[in-house]
Amino acid sequence: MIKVRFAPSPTGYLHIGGARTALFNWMYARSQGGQFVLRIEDTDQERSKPEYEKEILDSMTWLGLAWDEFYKQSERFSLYQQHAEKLVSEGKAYRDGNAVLLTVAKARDIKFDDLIRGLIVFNTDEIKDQVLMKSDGSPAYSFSCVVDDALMGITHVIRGEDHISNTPKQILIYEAMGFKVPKFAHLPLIMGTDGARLSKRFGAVAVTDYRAEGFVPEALVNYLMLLGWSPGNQEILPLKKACEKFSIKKVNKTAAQFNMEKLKWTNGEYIKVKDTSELTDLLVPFLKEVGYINDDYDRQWLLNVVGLFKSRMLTLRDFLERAGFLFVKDFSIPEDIRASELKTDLFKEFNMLADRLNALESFDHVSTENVFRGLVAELGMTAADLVHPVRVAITASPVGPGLFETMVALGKEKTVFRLREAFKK
RNA sequence: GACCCUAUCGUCUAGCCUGGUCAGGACGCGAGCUUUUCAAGCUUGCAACACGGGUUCAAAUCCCGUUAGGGUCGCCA
Repeated sequence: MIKVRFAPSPTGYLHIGGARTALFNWMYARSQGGQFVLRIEDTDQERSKPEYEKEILDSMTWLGLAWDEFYKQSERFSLYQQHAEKLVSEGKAYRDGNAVLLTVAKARDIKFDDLIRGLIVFNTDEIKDQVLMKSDGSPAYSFSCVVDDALMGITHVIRGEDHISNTPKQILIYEAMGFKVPKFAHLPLIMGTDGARLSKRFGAVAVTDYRAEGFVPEALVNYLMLLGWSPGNQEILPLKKACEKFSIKKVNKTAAQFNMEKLKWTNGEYIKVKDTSELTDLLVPFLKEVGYINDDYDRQWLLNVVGLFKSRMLTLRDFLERAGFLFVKDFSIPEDIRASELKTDLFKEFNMLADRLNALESFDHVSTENVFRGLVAELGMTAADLVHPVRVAITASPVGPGLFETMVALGKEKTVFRLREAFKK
């Protein structure tokens, strides 16, 4: 039985790199019918924070990466102590003050066959005696990690490339304790756009940041899985399908640059095919946050509006900007847009249109279009001549959904009012 | 500095293992179609095997080196 784990340290939020590591572990487990363990490595009492742990758990859940078993290293200290004692009594480790160090024999080659990179060899001449237990009684990273991986029956350790040089040190610990050495797979790192390491300076690195930006979890997951792995010529692949195709051996060796443009495109693809009602549910929190709606909003109306903008947003947050004109109380057209888009004075035309629209009993797509086209014909204009300025007048933007759908969504009252206000003298 | 990992369009990648394809797809960018604008959709264009040696009839693919990038050298994880 395959068993893997993701072992984050709650000294910070779950970031993109960690999420990708968790994702590959999860996909490997699912693809092999194995188990996925989530282990919180909170041995650093100083830096570990409960709020970070909660945030990590929330992010994992949001991403859809459920775990089969859950552990916290802070609850297992006695286990590490026992194993350290054992090594000391067997003469494989020694005390240095309160600390316990592992004796490392020199001039030995430590080899392991990485599932992604193939054979990797280190010489123990490069490795000094390893701290197992620190002076304060807490276990050092490599030690608690090995003890846990062994005791939890982890068969495959899938982690970032930055752990390659930790591997020989840990193999030495497995050997000293007589534990079976698991298989290792080291994932390539995710780099920032500049090719440098992903850091706070890069912008959004926390999974929660992406959530707040309006990315949907399916899209983030889809994008992340394609960083270092490819199912062939396929860009949109739901997690479930991906698991069927996933193979750890097909994972790339090269670090990938994070590309926001493609993430956004991926997000847009998921938004586009989402059920409108479901998409609306996702949008509601964002709309409430900025005060566009409250609890007793008009569901039917919103459903229609969301439908209009579905193919016009890359992130959920985009909707706020694009459709904002439908919600705002105090509507106004920015000066720069007015200057460039409303150059011609259409006071008379706008008011004629406003009057006729206002007289409409049923304010729907067909009736508004009929009124509009009728007026345009009478005035000897082309539809395009009036469509554009009207759109700007009622939406404050030169782009958007079809004009008549937009007017209907806005409603008669606001449409008429904004038309009359546009060139008010 | 030492040790380790890596190298295909600007970016993500397929192809590499089992040498022989116009080096394929996607994002982005350009053009066109559609259209009341934008988005979507459809068609289409530009764009890459880091460099140098081998091996071979033939190298993106196998080998060596160079260069470049990355990682690790904590009683952090």
